[in-house]
Amino acid sequence: MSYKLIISEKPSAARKIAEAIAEKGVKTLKAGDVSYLEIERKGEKILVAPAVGHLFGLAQKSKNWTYPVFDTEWQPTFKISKNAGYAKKYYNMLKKLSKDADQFIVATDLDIEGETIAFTILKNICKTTDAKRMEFSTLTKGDLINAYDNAKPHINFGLANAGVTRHTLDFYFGINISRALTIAVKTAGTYKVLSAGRVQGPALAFLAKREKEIKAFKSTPFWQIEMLTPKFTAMYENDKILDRKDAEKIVSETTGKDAKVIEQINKNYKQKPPTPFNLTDLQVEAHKLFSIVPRETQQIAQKLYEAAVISYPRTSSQQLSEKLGFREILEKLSRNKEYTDKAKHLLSLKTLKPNNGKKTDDAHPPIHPTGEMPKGLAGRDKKIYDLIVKRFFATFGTPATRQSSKIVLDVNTHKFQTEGKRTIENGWFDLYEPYVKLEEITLPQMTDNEIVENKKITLLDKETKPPNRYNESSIIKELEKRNLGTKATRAEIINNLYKRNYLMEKRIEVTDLGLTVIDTLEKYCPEIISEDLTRSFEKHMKNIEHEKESSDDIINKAEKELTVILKKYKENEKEIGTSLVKATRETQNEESTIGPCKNCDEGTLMMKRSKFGRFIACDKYPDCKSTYSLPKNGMIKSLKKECEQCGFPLISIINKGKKPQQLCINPKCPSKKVEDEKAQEKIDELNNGTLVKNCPKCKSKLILRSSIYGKFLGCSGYPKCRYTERLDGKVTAKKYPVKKKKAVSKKKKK
DNA sequence: GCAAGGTC
Repeated sequence: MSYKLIISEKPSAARKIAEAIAEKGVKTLKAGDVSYLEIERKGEKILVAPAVGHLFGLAQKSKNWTYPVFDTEWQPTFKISKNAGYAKKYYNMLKKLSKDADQFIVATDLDIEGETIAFTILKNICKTTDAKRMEFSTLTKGDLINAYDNAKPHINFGLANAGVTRHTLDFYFGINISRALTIAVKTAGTYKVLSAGRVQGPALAFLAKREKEIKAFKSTPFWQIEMLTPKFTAMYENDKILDRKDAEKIVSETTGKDAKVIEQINKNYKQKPPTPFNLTDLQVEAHKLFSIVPRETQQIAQKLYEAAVISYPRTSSQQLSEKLGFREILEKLSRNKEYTDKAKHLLSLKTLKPNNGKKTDDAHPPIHPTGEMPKGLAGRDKKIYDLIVKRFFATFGTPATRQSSKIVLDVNTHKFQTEGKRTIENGWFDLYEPYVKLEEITLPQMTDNEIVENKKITLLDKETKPPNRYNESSIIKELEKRNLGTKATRAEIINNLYKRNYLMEKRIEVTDLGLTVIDTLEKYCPEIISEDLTRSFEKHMKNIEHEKESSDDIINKAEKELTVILKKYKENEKEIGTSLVKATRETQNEESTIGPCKNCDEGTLMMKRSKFGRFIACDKYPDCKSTYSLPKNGMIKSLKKECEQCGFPLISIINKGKKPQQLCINPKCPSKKVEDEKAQEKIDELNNGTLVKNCPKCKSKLILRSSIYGKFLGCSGYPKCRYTERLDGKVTAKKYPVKKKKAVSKKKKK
């Protein structure tokens, strides 16, 4: 039986395509445990089967881990990437379905990657190089039918060619330079994976630039003068007085002199509703409101999308289209008690016009709720969902009205002023609450020449501040602004820079290692840390797409350039390696420094590793033998602060998906006193011998022990027996879980 | 062991 095979980029798109062009029903069929769809149109049988993004990627043909390397071939992603196992099922499905297909129709996203995804599948799975091409820019019924009925006779070879070239160039630059860095360190005797690439490079470079600016910053003093009145605080008109004497003169001339109102200016202005969320906007907002990092926001959004409660999250669009059916979505949302009022309010409006932003996306609308009722959402998932729903509401709201006020005062010929801002009409604020974070400073209404009591004049010592540090969301915003990386990759790339120990802390600090990597690359391969590389790629890809340049020429040129660069690099490998190793050590040291040792007052406490796990020890060992135990799980960082109760260093322990815990490393710290009365009784009884408990595992006596989390009962047979028990009687989660067995092979009985 | 780009 013959059929046409439509290949889509992802499962969700496959379903929309099938539903749009089916004339009867959509039949869901399985291949392994993934689905494809069977439909009919104009009497013909059509199968719609999805890929999951790229099913093929570039890999090195030969096996040696050296540089330079330019011999590449396309291989299935499940073979080259550890985490791409899921892709195999889709690969197998397409392989199976392509055997009997008598026509292939490409329906991947209409962009360079979509064309490349299709091209590599056609070539390596379907054993053909051409197919029909459906061209659509939204996944709406009308667009999809039109795209199917008027499918182009060929795929866009220019675009596919550009895509293949982009992959090749990124591989050439990224893999070679990453290896050059890693191998230099290895030659110098240390094992540490380093990396750089077209996006990592510039991202790290401008973080490093900021770091250097901050380090080199010298603050200068300046002065401000504040006047306290019964109703408000006003500031001297010049908010940066550079000479202290000038400031003191003004202070003496104004102290005790009442103020006179010269004028009050009240201005009303409209504040437009926010634009619909694209991924970056959602990430920035979630970070601002909930301190959730962009990568986690992305993961949560993906989860919500898979639960069908929000639309596709990897979008750059800020433009909601009426085609989505706003009223239907609002109707559905109104059935959720939490949203009834807001949704009904919007439904009562005659027209629904979103405040669309400028950014567009060819394939996907902004992130919005589908209206489907979420089940059992909690914690951060619920927060993100709520934010998305309310943002959707807010974009349809009416502008809010705010008022800014300024009062100018005269104090013995010196001018002072105070400013306020308040909301006059809530408008969309009501739809977005509680996420509207605006200052509300209401000033009283004054009349001209009114006398105001000057209660106090204060001279304020200030100093200029270094430039702000980036955080994980502002850096992503910056990358977006500079068109580096894509909405789907930026968060992961920043995460990568942390993993390499180039970056640390939430308010991003570039480590010694990060700075040295940038210095090295600046000297030997400035291309990789410059944004110009991306710009030049973009230009060449456009030319290749329109056949103004040849892909081979561009690739050969890159190979030649890199050969020269890497040769020079290799000649200096040893020296480079030495400086990188030095920086690696310094960074490691910095990251494992906990704080000053309170026992010997000379040493520094460092985090160390033994075969039993992590612990803290003084670096003056063996003169000072103080050690402190650390829990097995969680990421540990020094807070660079002292405990207010005992003066020992504080650390933070971050367990995945939980709030960071701040703890004092001193197990005897009074902050660890037992709150629970019964537990305290138990402790007293154990201490005076009236209570004796034995280990249920090995029958040895249980004794009172202290850990960073406080007191607990532990087996006296430790370390042979590792049994522990909480004092408050609650059951402890198993500390040493049995390793999960790998999923048993999937031979299902049918 | 390395990139950047898709997507679960």
